[in-house]
Amino acid sequence: MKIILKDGSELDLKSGATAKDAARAISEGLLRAAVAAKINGQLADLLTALCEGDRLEIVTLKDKEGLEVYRHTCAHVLAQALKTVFPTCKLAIGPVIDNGFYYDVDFKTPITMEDFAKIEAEMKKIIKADFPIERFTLSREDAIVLMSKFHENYKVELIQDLPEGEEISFYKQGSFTDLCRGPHLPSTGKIKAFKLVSIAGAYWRGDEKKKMLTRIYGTAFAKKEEMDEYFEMLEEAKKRDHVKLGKEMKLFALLNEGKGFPFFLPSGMILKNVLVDYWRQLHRREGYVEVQTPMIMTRTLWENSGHWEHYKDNMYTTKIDGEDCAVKPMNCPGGMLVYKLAPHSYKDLPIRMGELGLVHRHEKSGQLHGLMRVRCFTQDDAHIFMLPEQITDEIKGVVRIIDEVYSLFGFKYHVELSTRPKDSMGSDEDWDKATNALRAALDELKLPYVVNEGDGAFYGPKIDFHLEDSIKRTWQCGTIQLDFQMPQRFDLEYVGEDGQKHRPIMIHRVVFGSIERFIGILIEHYAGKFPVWLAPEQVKVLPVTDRAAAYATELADRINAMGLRASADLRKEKIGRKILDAEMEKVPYKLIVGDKEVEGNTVSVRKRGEGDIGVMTQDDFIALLKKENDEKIIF
RNA sequence: GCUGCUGUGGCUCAGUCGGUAGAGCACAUCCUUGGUAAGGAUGAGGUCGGCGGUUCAAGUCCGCUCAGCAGCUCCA
Repeated sequence: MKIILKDGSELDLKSGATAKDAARAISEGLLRAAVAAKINGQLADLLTALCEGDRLEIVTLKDKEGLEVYRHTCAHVLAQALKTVFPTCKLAIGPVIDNGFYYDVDFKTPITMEDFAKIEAEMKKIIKADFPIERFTLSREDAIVLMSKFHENYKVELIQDLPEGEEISFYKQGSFTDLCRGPHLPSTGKIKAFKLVSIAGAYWRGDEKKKMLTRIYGTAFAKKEEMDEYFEMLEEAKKRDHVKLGKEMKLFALLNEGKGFPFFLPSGMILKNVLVDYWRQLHRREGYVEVQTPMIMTRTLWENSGHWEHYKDNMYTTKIDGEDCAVKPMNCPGGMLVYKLAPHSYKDLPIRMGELGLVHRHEKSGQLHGLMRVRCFTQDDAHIFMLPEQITDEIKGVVRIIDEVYSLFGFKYHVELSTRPKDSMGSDEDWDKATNALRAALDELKLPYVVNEGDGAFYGPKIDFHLEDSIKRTWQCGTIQLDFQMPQRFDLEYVGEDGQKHRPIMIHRVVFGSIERFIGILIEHYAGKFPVWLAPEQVKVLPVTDRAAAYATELADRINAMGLRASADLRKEKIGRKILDAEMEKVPYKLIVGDKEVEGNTVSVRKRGEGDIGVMTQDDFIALLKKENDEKIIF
């Protein structure tokens, strides 16, 4: 029979030959490297029999899919080892994830990381034994019988949920058999480098109401060196942790007296204010106006907006003069009230109404994380009230702003479209209309996105923009939400060309998302080494001796008077020490001034990360600094 | 909230077998005026996260609790 290879060439094989036979026929080297096959685009085991005319691609560890197969087999090796070391444990699921794999297991008595050595030793034995890994299939009934025999009730539950009539595949290695779609490596001996990484709780089927299982995380690489590199990379990433840097750089503080309510310190406030200044300039250019609505409003308002019904668990409430009130968890209801203050003409729309609103939300304690997840944060919010025909343009406008801002910082982001959640309000028709409008805008912009079913806000679907932190966890920052509900609930109107009253449509949107979270991401992105325009302190003037102290102070004053940020280090320390300290503080520019500089009205400049860049006049340096600072100024 | 781990001066960490605490950095004072990544001396600073228990004796053992970290769930 003939099969077709990746490069289009044909290969002649005996009928009944497997993908492994094909690899052998191509080359000895390929046979050694092969971990799986792709037959007609479908990932499969190497031992899969081929048919006349199949398109075949041999998958090796160099392919992403090959590494995934490798790690998946490693998860099975872990499971087999666990069944040996802890015979009473019950297996749940063991998938591949980015950078590794995990297995969820129900243990009689909890295990700890101390047990890892034992488990890893057993895994090594299994690898050394080089068990062949064999695939077989059973009917649903037989599959249930088999898994029941092993007392694997989680597996039984999984099988019961599989569609009727389908054959169910299993993989057997040595005495161990696991329910699995596959594919897998041909034998356990192919695994070269693996490590168990951590342990955590995870709910069975991701459901908070179900039993919590023990999740064992592991990783595996083709070579030991690659694994070492990976762990080194993780160590490096930890040094960028914004909680650690925020403390070291005195940007913010997290205290027990306000769990989830961050304190912003002077340097952190500079950073925050610089971001806010930039935001204001940008939004002025884009035709936004700015308002501020109250922090506390009455229960009747929150009932009207639907928050009291759908969001109460996350709201802080209080009583004022006997009346129930809530601290705002969102800015929209306040914005609605502002819109309603006056009648509007279709000629006024769209109205783009921004608000840097401080919102409070009661997040569960275990969910708090540095600045990324807090209980009070500033949203760089805006509500856009518009005509139906303006929807697409307005969405595109917001996407453009978000892209401009993220690009400015050099962020990579990915986009998700979140649809109607279980707990929500409004008609299906409105939800469909809104979801389709968002989808249409994304398609028109040719922006790639993934759909996140059921993750929308309770009042409408949304487009979410996600940014990565230093260890590649992603955080939602920007979001665009299309809302047909609030305008109805608040009875918003405009007078159309026809003189009749109409209902405007509204967008909620944020660019930074939460300024606090955005700052967290920025700290990790720059590892604390902020560009000049963001740096809390831009210049440190370092006099060599007391004789230059007055000159240093005057220079720092001159820079500050221009709205830039400098200070002089007048301590009685050696210059080397002052340089070290300023470097540790990550100040972009250090100016060394001694007798020579005082004499010539010059400065000796050190740039962060580059060292000594030479002597220049005060005026030249200030021009240089100003240019870098003004890079991002819009007006 | 759930599971696991951690909690010792402002920071980073030692502290063995239970015998009532130690270092470096930072801080203060003094000496040093030194030209591109740590000058020297002296000093002050801790009821060992909190509460309770076991014990002649608890940082150390036990229980509870609070907080932090990782993951799950939820979310900007």
